[in-house]
Amino acid sequence: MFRTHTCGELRSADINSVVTLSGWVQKSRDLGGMTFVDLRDRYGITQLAFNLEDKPELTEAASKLGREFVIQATGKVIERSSKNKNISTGDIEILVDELKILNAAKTPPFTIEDETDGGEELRAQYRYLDLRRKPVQNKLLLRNKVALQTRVYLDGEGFWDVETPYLIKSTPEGARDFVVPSRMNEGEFYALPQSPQTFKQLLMVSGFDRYYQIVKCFRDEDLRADRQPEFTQIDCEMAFVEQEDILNTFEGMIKHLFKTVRNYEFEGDFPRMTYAEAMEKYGSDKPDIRFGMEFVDLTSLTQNKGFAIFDQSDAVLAVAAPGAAPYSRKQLDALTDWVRRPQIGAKGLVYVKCNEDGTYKSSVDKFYSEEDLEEWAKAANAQPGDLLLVLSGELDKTRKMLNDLRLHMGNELGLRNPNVFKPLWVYDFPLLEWDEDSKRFHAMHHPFTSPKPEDLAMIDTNPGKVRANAYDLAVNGVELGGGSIRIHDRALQSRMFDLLGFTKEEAQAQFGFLMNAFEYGAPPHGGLAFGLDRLVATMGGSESIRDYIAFPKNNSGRDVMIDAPSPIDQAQLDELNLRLKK
RNA sequence: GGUUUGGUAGUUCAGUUGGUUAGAAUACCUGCCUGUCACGCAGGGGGUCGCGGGUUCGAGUCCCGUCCAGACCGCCA
Repeated sequence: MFRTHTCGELRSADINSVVTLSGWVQKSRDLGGMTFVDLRDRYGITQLAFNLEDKPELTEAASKLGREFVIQATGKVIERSSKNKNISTGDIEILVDELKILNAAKTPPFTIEDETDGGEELRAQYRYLDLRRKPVQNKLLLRNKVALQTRVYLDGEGFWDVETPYLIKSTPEGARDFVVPSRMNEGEFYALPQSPQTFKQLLMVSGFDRYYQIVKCFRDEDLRADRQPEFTQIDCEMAFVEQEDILNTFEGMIKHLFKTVRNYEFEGDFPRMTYAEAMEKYGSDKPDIRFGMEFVDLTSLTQNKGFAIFDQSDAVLAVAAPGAAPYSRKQLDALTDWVRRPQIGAKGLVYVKCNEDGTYKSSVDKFYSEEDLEEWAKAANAQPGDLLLVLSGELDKTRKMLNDLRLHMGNELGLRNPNVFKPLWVYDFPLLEWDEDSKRFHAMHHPFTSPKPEDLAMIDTNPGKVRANAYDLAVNGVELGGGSIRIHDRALQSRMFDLLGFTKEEAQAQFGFLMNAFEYGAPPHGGLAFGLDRLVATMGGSESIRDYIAFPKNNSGRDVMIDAPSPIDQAQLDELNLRLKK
């Protein structure tokens, strides 16, 4: 037997019992006559005590133990003469009679402590050591709890967990596919799913009524702190439902998860906002509504006063940063530099200080009187002490830039409290998005999304204006999930592929199976998918999803621990009928 | 594909205008120490300054190239 107890469970009630513990050496403290060893496992830390007078060889051996040795110790639980209030086992220690080294360990390249001295890259390379650290284990524990409670909730709502295949068919829509060569079918490839979308729709056609799956999805696109090439979705679909049913069901799920996992309760129903309103007020389809600073349109107030930049702009938009009027010249210059970085791409930044004494000071005083500035401030509902920040240019670009600036100011002013959660449903997304490069429409969500019936008439005359029965859930400015009511009619689905520039033959070749299925009694249906990694990271108060994935990939899509991807040998290539270029 | 920040001891970092033998903390090793828990004290070992080229009497420092890593833009139905 390796252990009678874990390293986290012994208390003063256990005093005098003889126990055996196994675990890793956190630290050995040799005081000369006495040696103390902190023994660690997933459950906690227990102190082992060795006395030179009683057990000279054992004490000698204990003082030689290195960090991260795996050992087994047997002894009597005794009360500590000086207790440690910082750990749950701090009232007791084990007076060791027997000590066994189960496995020695090399000195790890970084310290295995809550606050480690290791950098990101090193920890990624030795991920199995990083995963020994309590804060990292806690993040994966949080993930485990979220996944479990997801199943508890969805099972209670009558959802069935059904697995769908990973080796499927590549399609040109959407993200780039990861492809897998087929040995048995020369020159042909599978693709890994970007989502189980078509399969879950087919399950609705099959009458499963309610489906879910916690499932890996794959997209071969560049990575970010919140984007991995393989990621996990909570993928759901329901039959005989309208948008309202879906929103209510999954609002319930999010509330259940926050309540059971974090004991966090939301106030009332989640607020809802149309896409158009979100873009107008925040310049984003996933606004962070933990703070105000809504956009205000100053276009009409700023024209024909001799300031050519504003006169030539489609849109002049502003936000009022609360309490930022005392910003120094240096801070304002830094803000201007910030918006001028190529990532943002603004040409400049106009500011108006709304001073406490009721005066106004701006970077465009040459063109606008104090009365003009007061009008702007009124329009923006800016209070004395606020700083009005104004950007101008083409409407969409200006919205995007001001959104970045708003979030930046939110961070600078400490308005984005990670312990507060503000959800928002955004709905009525446009069905299509014009792509300048390919000069054609793309599906904004995916090609199976149904248009709003009242907009159907515009589908031929003004397709860009057609709204979809599509919705996203954003929490604290993070898109946690999204979905739509799907098309379940063959003719309409065929019309969509038309609009997206597919020929009849292409549509049939790629999605014929789905359209054929629609001819055999497809029920109205819809669903959504949540990004589990992002959901867990958001609940953990973090913007990066990497720590919430046991073995994540780095910025270049590499697993630096196993060193993948890697070349394959010629025999494997031959078997797959592949030849490398060059 | 692009912008940007970084790469110096096992690790995290400092390193001035280009100038002697490249430092600190921590980790590691040795010795001392009977109540530590970030133990303490004394000592010690440890460096191809990412790599290649250039400027210079002299390069960790300046220039060019390149590789790696982080953040971001493009991209992500």
